[in-house]
Amino acid sequence: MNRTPVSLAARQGTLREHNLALVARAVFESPAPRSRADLSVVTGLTRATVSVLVDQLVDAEILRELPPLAPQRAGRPAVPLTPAARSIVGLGLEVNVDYLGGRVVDLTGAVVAERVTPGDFHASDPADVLARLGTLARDLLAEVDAQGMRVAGARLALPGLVDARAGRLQVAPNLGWSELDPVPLLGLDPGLRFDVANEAKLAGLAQSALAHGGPPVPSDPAPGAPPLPDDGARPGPSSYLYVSGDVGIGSAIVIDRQLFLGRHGWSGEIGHVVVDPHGPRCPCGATGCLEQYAGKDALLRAAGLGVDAQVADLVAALDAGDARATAAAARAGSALGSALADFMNLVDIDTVLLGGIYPDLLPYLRAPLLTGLRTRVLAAPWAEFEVSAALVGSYAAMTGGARLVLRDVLAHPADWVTPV
Amino acid sequence: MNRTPVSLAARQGTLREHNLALVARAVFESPAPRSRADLSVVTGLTRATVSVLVDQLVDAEILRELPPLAPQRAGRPAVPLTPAARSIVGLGLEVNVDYLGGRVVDLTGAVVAERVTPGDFHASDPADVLARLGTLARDLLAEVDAQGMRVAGARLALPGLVDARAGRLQVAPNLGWSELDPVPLLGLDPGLRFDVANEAKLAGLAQSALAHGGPPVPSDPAPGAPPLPDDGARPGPSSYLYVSGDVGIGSAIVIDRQLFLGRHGWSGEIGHVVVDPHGPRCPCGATGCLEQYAGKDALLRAAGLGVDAQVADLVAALDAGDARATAAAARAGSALGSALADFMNLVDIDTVLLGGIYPDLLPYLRAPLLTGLRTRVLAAPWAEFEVSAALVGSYAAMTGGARLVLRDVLAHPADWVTPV
DNA sequence: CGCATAAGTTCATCCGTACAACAAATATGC
DNA sequence: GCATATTTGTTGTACGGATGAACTTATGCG
Repeated sequence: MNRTPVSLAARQGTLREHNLALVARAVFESPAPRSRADLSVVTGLTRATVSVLVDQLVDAEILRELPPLAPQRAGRPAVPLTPAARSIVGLGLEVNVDYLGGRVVDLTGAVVAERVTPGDFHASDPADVLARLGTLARDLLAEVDAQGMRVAGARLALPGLVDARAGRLQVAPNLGWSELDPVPLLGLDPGLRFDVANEAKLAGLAQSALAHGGPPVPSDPAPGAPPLPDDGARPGPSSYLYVSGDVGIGSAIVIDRQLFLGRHGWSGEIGHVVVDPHGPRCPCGATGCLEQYAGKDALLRAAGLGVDAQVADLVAALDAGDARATAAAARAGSALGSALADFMNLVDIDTVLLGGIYPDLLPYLRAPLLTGLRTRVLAAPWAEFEVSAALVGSYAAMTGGARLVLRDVLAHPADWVTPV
Repeated sequence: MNRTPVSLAARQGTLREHNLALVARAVFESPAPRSRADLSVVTGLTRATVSVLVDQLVDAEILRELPPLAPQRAGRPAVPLTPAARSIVGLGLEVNVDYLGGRVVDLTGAVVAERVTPGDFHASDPADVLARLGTLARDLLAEVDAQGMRVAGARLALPGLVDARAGRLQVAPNLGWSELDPVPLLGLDPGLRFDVANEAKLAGLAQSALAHGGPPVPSDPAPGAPPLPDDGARPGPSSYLYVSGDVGIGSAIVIDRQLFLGRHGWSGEIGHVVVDPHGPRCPCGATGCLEQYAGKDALLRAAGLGVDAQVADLVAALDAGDARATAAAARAGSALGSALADFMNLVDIDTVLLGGIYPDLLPYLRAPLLTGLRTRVLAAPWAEFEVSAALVGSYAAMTGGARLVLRDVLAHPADWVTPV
């Protein structure tokens, strides 16, 4: 999922690439704009060197100079530098059970273009659906191209087991797809850098900011809205587990703002962790998987609601104090607690962000969930775990995919700087 | 656990450090000695640069030149380069329930000094025990110092929950220790770089070679034995889970030969993963933990043997076809399968190496274990998992600790090269 | 208006690698 | 036995990139 260097040998150019990335990251990380002199202090490079590097980054439209603001103290006023808006952008595409769409995000984290089509893609034809998504993507690309933006690459999010290295989908049960090489079916320009990843993993990454320590993602940015002002808001945690709850339950392990994919990209399949081997049978072939307690369908059924019911109906029943609904939520919460405890024991992560259907249900899940963690996590007396609702809004996987593309740009700005 | 760089800025010296490490690693990785010309091809550096770097590494006694061997083809004969034996060494110390001791390992991976004292440290006094270990360590250090070797640092392995960053032991149930800052109690020279880690994690690392791709560890090297000849043996897997089974069950997650510690160093606590919530109560406070099925005491008890019995007795009973023993092993195997399946679903690892008491029991555990994996791992149809016995011999944690020290040397050889 | 102050730029220097030519040590062909 | 081909390792020059000090630019303050 990352660019591979041509050689491991470090030559002079490697220095420049490294420091270019260092300076760029320093600007992106900072909540407030920084001057060249600031950057010199922060990075440890001399002002002279920083000047050269910044000029190149401004040339490449990765950074932009702002008009100097009214100086407060003596001395030549500083030129503030910020990430450039609407210059280099990333494309995030997604096919999910009830919609498909794409988002274009720029280096400030703003959504500059978006197209989403609702639909029912349960047991759909991959070639057909991906061709539709391809058309939608071409429209998006034409739109941003007309505005002079350059597209750095694209990510496709799919709700299934994706081999991230090979770019193949192994199986997406809810779509009814399997053994698929999805990118060619989009019919896009093969020159565009394209990667495929699991939906939950990209959504989990949307939770994290673009750069390490950077500004947090707006909860649900309206397309075309101006980039939100930098208010120096607290950045989210840098290491966490993002859990995406729907019919299935997936998750993303994020450590130091880096996605932990595992050998193939199949990490985080928390939906099939053992909760009770004597529990109900799961379509995966095993019994008592977490999904059978805390998955959307399982929850609604246990609450005595039809499968056609929405999560809102469940919330209403819970608010009304319905006994079956309350029992179902308690069962789900305690199952989640058990599965998350396994996770914490194995991976030593103390922050869990719940996304998908869970934020609305969290008030009813929290108590049994925390009880499960306290009794099962070995390090519980010393760890301070936090379980909270994820901040990401809808279509998080698209945002996360686009952001991942831009993160590559930020990690290798030299690719965008004119070699002269 | 790693050296922190003074600044993130890359300057000229950073290049040299990087390439120095690159060249050193290339030599250590190779099963056969390499010449400067070889290294130039492998690393992508020019022969001129490689020459300069190699000279510095030979000066620092990290590499050594061998006498040129009988040339096979035309041209000036190459000078073979290998890791230097008995020059820079690492110290690994360990306190466990029934022994304490230390090992000194050199850059070739050979054990150059060792002292182990058996004992019963169940419910022991930490100050007392650690003072004894400190004396033992001083003897070892004096011994290798007399032979002109330089000690790069030390690691202390403890069978408990260790906060690797803070160097603190939270709790070691089987020793009866808790809330402890163990390093000062050793009473060693504070100038010696010292870190503390969990026993299973260091033992898991002993499984891996010193450098990525390097020669595998000898099964149980005799102290003082000459370094084994490089036979080009297949290096072990680079990503795996090492499971250390005893009364408790711990594990080490190794990814690309790097130990994955988690936020505090508390990853891999597989012994307390849920196997069956209705199962027996565990001292940890929860119910149905893996340890209650596959831990040593639980296994022996289920097999109808006394707790004083040895694993050898269980193996004998199994070989004799004893019904209770067979049932206990089947139960343990299937519990291990369930817990390891959770692990694979969460972390996407496909190789498991079983250490501690498991290698002897493996023939009886394997079938139910693999059945558990096949039914519970979501990616089972596409992953080829391997479950095998760990190769490491006794006192693996000491070896692993010493090796970890040397790995730091190899990662930062510039620290050992004369700055002129 | 002159001085203090801070930001940004210019230029000589240093350091480490690249490139090319050369020296060293061996095999082979006649 | 000697010239030639071949490969290893070394030497010297060129080049790219960071450094540090001096310099220029733009402001506040007395």
